[in-house]
Amino acid sequence: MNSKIPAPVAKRLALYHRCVITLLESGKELVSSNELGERLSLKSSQIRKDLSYFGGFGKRGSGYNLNYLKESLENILGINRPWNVGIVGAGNIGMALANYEGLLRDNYRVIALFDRNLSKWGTSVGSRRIPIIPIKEMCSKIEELSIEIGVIAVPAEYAQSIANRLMECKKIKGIINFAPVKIYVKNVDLEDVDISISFKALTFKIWSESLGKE
Amino acid sequence: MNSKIPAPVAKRLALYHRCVITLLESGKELVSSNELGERLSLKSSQIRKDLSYFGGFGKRGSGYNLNYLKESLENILGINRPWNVGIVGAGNIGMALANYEGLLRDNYRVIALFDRNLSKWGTSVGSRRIPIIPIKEMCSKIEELSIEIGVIAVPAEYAQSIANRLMECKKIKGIINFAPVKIYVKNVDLEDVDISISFKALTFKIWSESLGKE
DNA sequence: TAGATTGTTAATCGATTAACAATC
DNA sequence: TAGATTGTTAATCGATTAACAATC
Repeated sequence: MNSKIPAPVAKRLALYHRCVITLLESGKELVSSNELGERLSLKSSQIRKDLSYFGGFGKRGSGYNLNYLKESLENILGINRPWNVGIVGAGNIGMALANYEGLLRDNYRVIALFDRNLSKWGTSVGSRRIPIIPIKEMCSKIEELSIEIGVIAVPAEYAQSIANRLMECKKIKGIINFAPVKIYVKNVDLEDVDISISFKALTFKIWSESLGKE
Repeated sequence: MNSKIPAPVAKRLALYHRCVITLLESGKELVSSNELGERLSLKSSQIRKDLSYFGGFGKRGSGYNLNYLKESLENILGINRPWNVGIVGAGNIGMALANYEGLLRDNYRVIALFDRNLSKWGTSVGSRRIPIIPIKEMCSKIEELSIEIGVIAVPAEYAQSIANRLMECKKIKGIINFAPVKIYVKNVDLEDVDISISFKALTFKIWSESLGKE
């Protein structure tokens, strides 16, 4: 059933969710696939098709009820309930994520930072006072705090070994990898957030266009 | 000529570049498309095809010379010369990026942060003492410092207006958007780095698998 | 030369889009 | 009812993969 869903659909669903929230905040109650498509630079038929994988959320003649669509998308994306998140690496990126309110808004609760640097142990971060915990205690804390998502925010050379240790924690169901390196996982889901690749993809575009003009 | 290159190729080229550097550091001199494919979980034919868009970098019978491949990829990706980068928004994400050494390693030099908060003006960030400058002076500073890449690291509601102002700066060739919102640009290239969407895509995967098991 | 691996073509696969009947 | 918009099928498009001749 789920095996037939094209890979790019999940990210577009998240895009729809974001847009639906904006539309709701502006006081709207209905949206057509056409308007959604214009706002997101997507074809309306693609939006209807994406949504139809999960059932019919719309009403012929009028469009999609925004409240119902929002709730449906949250069910599909799994954010109708909170997820406990642990960040490994209390460096620049780890700290920025811990303080990032957008996550909490989407029901992702960062409740622990793990670091190997003993000078950071025992301190806490941000207004929510997220504790920094020694990496040695990572697995037991993940168990104790029911952390299901691990975020890798350590330098590239440590990323795989951290991933291995996260996979040993039975509670961990998914990993988000910010380290600029490919990591290999088993029995957990993985998403990469690739900052350096985005920069390179950008200069590739700039560069190839400037060559075309010559 | 460049119009025939599939969209996903650019990101894979950046992936190859990262892997080639790792291989070089390990002391290797040659790599086959097969080995590269295994390391990146890609088919060898895809790697050969991707590279062949830009010319023949390999040698039949032996594979690709790593040094030559690295240089070729850097030429293609446009990182054979430095790019000056300005970050708009000196919040958590902007600061983390300013301190992120990975960028400098790839020839991206963050040389200015722009913020509207006057209490931050005049201060500087990190070991490279990157100055924080009022947003009002953004356009003139971009001109003065020859900044070609603008990074949007402000809250979603300000992202589009910052993008508009960046587009008014003649020097700006590309924008990297970290704000969780779709922005519209004209005459500049755009890449999105989407943290919240990655989290949602991850829980979508976790969630849909757990439903499948029921 | 024999073995290995590229570069490239052609076949396959999968995702996007157009079109339209269903229906609000 | 007439107009609008969905849900879905079929057609199109584009990217990936397999296969193999070229060649180091």
